[in-house]
Amino acid sequence: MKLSVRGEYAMRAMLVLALNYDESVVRIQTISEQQKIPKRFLEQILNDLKSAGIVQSRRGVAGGYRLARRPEEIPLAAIVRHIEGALAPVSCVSERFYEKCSCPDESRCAIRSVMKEVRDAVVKIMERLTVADLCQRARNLQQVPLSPFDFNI
Amino acid sequence: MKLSVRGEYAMRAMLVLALNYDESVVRIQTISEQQKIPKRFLEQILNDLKSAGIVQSRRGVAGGYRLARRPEEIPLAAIVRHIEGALAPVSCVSERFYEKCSCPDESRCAIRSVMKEVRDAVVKIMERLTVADLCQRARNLQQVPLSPFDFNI
DNA sequence: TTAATCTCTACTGTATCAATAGATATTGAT
DNA sequence: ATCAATATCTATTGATACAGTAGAGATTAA
Repeated sequence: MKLSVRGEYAMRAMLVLALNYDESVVRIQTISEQQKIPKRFLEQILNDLKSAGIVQSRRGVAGGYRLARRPEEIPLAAIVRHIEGALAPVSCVSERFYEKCSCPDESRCAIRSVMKEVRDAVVKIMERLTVADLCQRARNLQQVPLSPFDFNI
Repeated sequence: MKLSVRGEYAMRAMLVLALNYDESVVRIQTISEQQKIPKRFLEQILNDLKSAGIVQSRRGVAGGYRLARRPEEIPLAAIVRHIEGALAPVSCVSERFYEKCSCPDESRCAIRSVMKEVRDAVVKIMERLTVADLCQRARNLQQVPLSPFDFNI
């Protein structure tokens, strides 16, 4: 039930771009350093997000990346779906990436009905939350002082 | 965000065992045929579930597998956790399989806070539902006639 | 004793993932 | 026109996990 590292990096990069949404573009190098993501790997990911129309780029000496839309218009689901594929735990309950499974009778499969619940729960969260929410949370968390009593995870 | 085939097979096998909970044991062969799961692969999975104390086995000529506890005492979470590991999408939000992630400041990571929501949603479902619920659903779905108008997934 | 079953360990091929690499195109500044 | 800084594209690699296969052995009931 894991998100790939690639998907996680994509979200981290999107957060950086969103936090700098006012500025023209952000260099890969900057994101790479801030987020400790291997630069060449990040290149691929951003390029991928570009082909999805989620980010834009400018080449050349003052080049870099920026969001293609406003942060509040980019649901987290869109990012993950483009990088990873289905949000659903099994593809037989995925709406966009449906694949038939090997069970004897899909329409009467009890496991499927449970997996559908899981899918709905995940999709509900990831479609509701946008990159703007990510920014908001990042800013709120920045406010919280790091107390020695604060072991809460 | 996928469940492995192994994890899916485990649940399918557990469902069969639960539907035959009254009988003494069920043979691997039977499960394998009913659920179209490769037999030797299923062996490994059931053996794995045995070492987790989720099922019991009897060897020899009248041998087979049975649930180690009553179906209502086995949450789906236990099955998946033993076969797959964490239910959480990233291990830095997992309680049982925690691992540090590469982000600059875990305690103030916005992505983490979102992933935690996803984790909680998934865990809530998988811990609430048991193998008995799976049985119940399987029986209910069996009742539903397969109408040609019933394309609903 | 035999046949049917589970048990244990090892192996294998494939695919995916994470990352690296090199060559190229574009841009702004000088 | 040139140069340096950047993104772009394509290919490759190494590691790992996944799904499945295989063989030899232990246990049990008849």
